[in-house]
Amino acid sequence: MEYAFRNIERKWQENWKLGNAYRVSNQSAKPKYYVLDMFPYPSGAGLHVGHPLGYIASDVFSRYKRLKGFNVLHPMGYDSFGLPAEQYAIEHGIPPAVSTDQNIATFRSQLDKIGFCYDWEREVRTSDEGYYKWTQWIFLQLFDSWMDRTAQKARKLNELVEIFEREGNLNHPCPGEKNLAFAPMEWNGFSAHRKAEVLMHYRLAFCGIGEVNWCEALGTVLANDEVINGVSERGGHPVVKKKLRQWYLRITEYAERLLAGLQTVDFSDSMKEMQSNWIGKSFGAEIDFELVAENPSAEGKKLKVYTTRPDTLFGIDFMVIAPEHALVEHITSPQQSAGVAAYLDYVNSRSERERMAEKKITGVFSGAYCKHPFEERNIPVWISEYVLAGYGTGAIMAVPCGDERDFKFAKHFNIPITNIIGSYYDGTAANPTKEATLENSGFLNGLLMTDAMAVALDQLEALGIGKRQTNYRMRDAAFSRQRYWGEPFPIVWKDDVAVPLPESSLPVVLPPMTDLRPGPDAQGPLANLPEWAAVDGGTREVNTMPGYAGSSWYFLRYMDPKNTDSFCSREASDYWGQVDLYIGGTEHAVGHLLYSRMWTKALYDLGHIGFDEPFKRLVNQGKIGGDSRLVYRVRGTKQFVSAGLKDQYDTDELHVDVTMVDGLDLDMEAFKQWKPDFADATFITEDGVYKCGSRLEKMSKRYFNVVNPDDIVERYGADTFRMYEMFLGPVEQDKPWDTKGIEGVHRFIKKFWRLFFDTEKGLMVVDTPAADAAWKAFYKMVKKVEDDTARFSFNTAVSSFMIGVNDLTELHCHSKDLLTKFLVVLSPYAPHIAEELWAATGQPGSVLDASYPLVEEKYLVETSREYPLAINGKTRTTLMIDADASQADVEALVLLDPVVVKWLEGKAPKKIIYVKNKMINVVLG
RNA sequence: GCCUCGGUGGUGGAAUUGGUAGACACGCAGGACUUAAAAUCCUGUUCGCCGAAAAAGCGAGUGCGGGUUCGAUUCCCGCCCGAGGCACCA
Repeated sequence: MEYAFRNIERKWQENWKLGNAYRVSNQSAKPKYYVLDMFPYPSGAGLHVGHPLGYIASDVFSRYKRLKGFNVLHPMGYDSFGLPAEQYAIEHGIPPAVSTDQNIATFRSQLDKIGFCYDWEREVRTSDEGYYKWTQWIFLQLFDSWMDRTAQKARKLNELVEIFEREGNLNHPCPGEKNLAFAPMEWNGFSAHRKAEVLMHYRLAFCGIGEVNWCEALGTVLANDEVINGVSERGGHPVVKKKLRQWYLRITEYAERLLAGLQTVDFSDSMKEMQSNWIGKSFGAEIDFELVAENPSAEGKKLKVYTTRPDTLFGIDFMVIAPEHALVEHITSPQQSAGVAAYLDYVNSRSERERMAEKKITGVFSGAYCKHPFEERNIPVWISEYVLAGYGTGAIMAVPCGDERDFKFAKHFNIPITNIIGSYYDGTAANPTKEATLENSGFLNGLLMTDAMAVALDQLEALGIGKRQTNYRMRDAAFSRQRYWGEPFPIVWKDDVAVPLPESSLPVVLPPMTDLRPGPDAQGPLANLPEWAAVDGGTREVNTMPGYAGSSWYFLRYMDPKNTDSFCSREASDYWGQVDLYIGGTEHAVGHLLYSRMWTKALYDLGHIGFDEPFKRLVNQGKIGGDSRLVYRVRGTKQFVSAGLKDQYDTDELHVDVTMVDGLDLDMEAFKQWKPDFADATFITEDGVYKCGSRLEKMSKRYFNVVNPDDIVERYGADTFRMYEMFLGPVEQDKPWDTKGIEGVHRFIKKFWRLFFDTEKGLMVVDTPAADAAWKAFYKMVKKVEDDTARFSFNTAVSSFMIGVNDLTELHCHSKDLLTKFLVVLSPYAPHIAEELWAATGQPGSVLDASYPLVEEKYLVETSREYPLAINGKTRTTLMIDADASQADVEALVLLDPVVVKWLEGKAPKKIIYVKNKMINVVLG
């Protein structure tokens, strides 16, 4: 019987579906295990062979865990809100809801062909009303909460109001408005409007006017992580700063816990590093400097700077404040006012992009000075764009001998440089060392910089002119988009106050629209529906939520996807708990992962779930690159020259569709028919063959190197495809796709099939027990496969399968007992063939419900083994040694070995090293 | 510039990090079966030397240069190259 994979795979996919083979219950006596894939955005392009890599790995692992006796949750869904669908609607007039449904249908059929064990009854789509109702609900929880910094825990807003009434905000400084301070009396005297305004500065989801990244081309605001070098990540359009009313998540209040939480999860070092860099915690001091300015309005004001190097206090040569700094207008001297005004104009004229692209040294002297706290000297205060208004205090103390930027600034403006680090500073560049012994540094003289840090801080604090301060680089996350295809906010504006809608009016349904032009004043399309926006006594918020809203909590919805009373019942989230294994790409390192970690912490604080880190373990699958094929056109002609001869001509390089190339050989006829331009192409060949060039690059339509999994599955079957993707290399590593290599895995599967079936004789499986040698080969394989699967080394597991099948074929093993056990071990990787042969050999039920065979160690014990015998560390021969041999036994044997005798040349060895189960080394004198 | 991870045959990769470097595959070469093809099977395949060939042997070899060790792809020091991330964060 032939291995008819197409029929087999279709048959079992249907059977599994009909039998609900992958349905998972929230009630089970088995231990739970939650395996999650990062759900896809259903783009119009469909899947290419790179996408399923992580899905296959998680599928193999889920199936393995199931066989090991776990109740495994392994769901899938779609992150179906987002910009591309909206862009597509604008270009093609097809509503996002429609194109999204079509795309999902395509994705689903592609996924189905690969034979994943998803419980589709738990599917979620972020754009479904039943789903985004709860996204809106969670938003309301965040809106109605504040961070109690003392307890490091989010609390309900009404508790804050009680505190204000009792004690003002003395013990809970305002995160949104640093200098806001009020007593209980004052609070009680506030108008309702003022109270709302104050509370907004505390809310975890809040609205404010902010400078945002505005992208004219996309008509929307982008998050910091969506802007790369001043242009949009999507499309590369210019981005400028614009003041807009925006929603934000106060993620900065979670900075410390997001950082600390990294200690408790199993993410890769680089992933943890990316996140902690993003959070950007630094220790230092805020120091107040007395101002010396002519202007009366500077009277009594101080300049507060942030520094991480208080030890360099005596090296200050100038101060720099950001152009946006509030003090600018108060300290600019009359003589300098014209220059300062011109400089501010210049700064405003520069877009974010220009500022990032060309880092020119610019600045202007304000005319004002600061007093040095410990020395009789005045320090000039400069204004420059290299100091950022949004970080620290927006002002710095410049120490040019130790800081490169300060050094360049000093050199550029001819400001004299004080050296406090002796020979560490050579006058040509700053030296940021912490190892120097301080000089010219008053009371810090003679101290090592690392020690001076604390001494300086103590002194500053004692004098009341400075204090220790921790800063974070992370900013609050912009949470609104001027777009249509996202969750509407459950907010109504009444008299300029944001009023949350009651839970009973959720979901706020996104109204159907076909014309998705932006609304007036940089508002989204929803602003074009005044009748929708108008509600009793107010207007709806017309922004929508960003793409990461729905993806921040989807892993919770899978636990209880049909619940209409709650986003997820507490029983369900208590049962499933954290995601045990999360598989996805590294591109979400700082976006999605940080947001979902924050949402999880907030839901935990508010008592809705029982854990505060969503993902226990994260594995990042690598990207599969495309293997492009190139042809070379002789410039200005229709002549194409083969790769080996191209250097003899002046050529242009063009990508050709990889499907027209076999290895490197171009199908010239297909090429001529490919595009009208090439119909009359001629070829300069190498012996009649046109050889293409090749290049590894991103798999993309534009390079014609996209390989569709459907085609591979059609040609080789899903089992071959799954195993080949695993065989390609370590999951976490980037690697190129090579369609030719799949033959090897396909041959292996066919060879496996032949252990069961012979083309002529039919079923070969026999009841005779397997020979010990077969059991030995088998259990050796099982042990390796299980080890490898457990540690995500799927590629080596596949090669162990190959070795196993090669061994059993050689041993002519057709024993039913052994082979049916083999099916169980193989089934996570190749479920279809395993199920088919399970049934063919008359096994009851499904191989999915079998249990993983236990390795019988007795077959693996060895009474003796072959040791490599090295002479001076270089392997020369091998030697059989009994397991119970002593050092003396081994030495005696070694000295008899002819190879050793030859090398010894009659002399005695210096030493004989015998490491049990490893090797033997003879050291010559 | 800083941080993280890498660099092994013609190719993908293995050696579960101090113990036989190149498992398992792809490709290639040769052969068997076949009228032929497909499929399948067998042999060889890191480089160099010695040899008609085979066997055996010798030397070199995991980006480069040093070091530690009986023994290094693995550990240490100094470079080079590649991928990804961050980038005026004081």
